[in-house]
Amino acid sequence: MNKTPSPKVAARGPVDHEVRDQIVAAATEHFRLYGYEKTTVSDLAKAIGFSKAYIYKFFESKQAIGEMICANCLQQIQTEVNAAIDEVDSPPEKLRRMLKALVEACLRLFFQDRKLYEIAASAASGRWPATLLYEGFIEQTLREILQQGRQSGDFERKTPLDETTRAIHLIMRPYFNPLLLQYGLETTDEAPALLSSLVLRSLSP
Amino acid sequence: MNKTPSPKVAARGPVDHEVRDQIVAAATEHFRLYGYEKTTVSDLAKAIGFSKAYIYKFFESKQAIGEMICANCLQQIQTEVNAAIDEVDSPPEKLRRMLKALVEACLRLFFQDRKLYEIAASAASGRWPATLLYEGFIEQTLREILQQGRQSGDFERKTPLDETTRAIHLIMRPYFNPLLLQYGLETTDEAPALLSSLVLRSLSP
DNA sequence: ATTGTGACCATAATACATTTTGGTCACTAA
DNA sequence: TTAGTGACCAAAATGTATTATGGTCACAAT
Repeated sequence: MNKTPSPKVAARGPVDHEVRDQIVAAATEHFRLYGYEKTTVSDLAKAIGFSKAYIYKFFESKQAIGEMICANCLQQIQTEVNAAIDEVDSPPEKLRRMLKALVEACLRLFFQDRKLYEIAASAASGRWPATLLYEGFIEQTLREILQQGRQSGDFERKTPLDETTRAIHLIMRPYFNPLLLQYGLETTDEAPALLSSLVLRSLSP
Repeated sequence: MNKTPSPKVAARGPVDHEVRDQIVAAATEHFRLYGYEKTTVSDLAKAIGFSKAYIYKFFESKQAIGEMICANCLQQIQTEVNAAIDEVDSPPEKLRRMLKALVEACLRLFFQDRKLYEIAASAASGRWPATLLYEGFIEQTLREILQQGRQSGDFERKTPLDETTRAIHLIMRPYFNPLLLQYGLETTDEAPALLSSLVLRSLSP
């Protein structure tokens, strides 16, 4: 387990500093309201009452700020997914919940925070670190559910765990990857149930 | 079965006319070499030695020409898929071949005829009729294989056919839809085998 | 050291005038 | 009727001059 929840990359200067938090807060608000591109670094500087140059003591680029905000978004999704699968015990049900929660969280981001969604999409497109973390989380969560299901006897044990994990990951991809999600909005209502059922059938012992 | 293979929509003037074919031929060549956007209707007119206005006696818009060329591309993919599944008899193997052929055909379009691929992508994005036809073909082909497998006893029969068809269709979508394919190029080598296997496990009686 | 800045630069975004392009139509020729 | 076109128009694309923006740095104050 990490002690620091999210800095990870693209930080600069004092890691724990009031001004850093102010920047993140201002950026979150501005990005949400006006979008990543329409927000200038000077806007953020003005918002917190410092000069633009000072911001670069904390972040090495505008994109680094974007990555931080994006990481928070994706972190939020991860939290929701964790909450959803913790509600139940049976691995099959966990799987169902996982996909359902994932789709719902992404859709909410898309419809209620379009501007932040766009950041997440370009993060996925540019393979920003936050995206890789997020994908890693999905794969890991999936693997744990599968492993648990194998132990409990709910899932078959012949297929290599990595193979199953990877395959289901691929199936879920269009629904948790912001870049892909926008092209499949018509299918998001039927997909979770349909795909969960198919996947669970493939996992039956 | 249709007697006319592809006109379907967006035609105008004499359906069976030498000049129409010339236009299609010139458009195919130009779109392939220079792309849809870089090709002007005047270019096509010059290529066939008529005036621009005359082209509009046969097609109601430039997009209609694009749709025709795109329909031919997608038709080509369909032909390849049909050939691939006709090579074998067992429904499970047909399913494997179908996904494999689909991915290969789309990738070839992407890497060897990028300009035409771009047309197919905007066709998918704009929901051009050719795309709907193409998706219909996939769904129908899939359904036939499933039905056949149910009759032969290779596939389970409890799940409603429509549900299974729809679910597998959703799983294949990122690999036959040009719009999605471009975002998953890193996965196209492992996906067909991985997904086929998972799907087949889900179909086991 | 840490906190903080104005002046500065190369490149990206913008705004605007100009040209191309998709598309139509009245008209001619056979 | 069928085959075919030049002249024309609104809208989109393009080139260009100008401004705005991301990012750095030397330096000042505490």
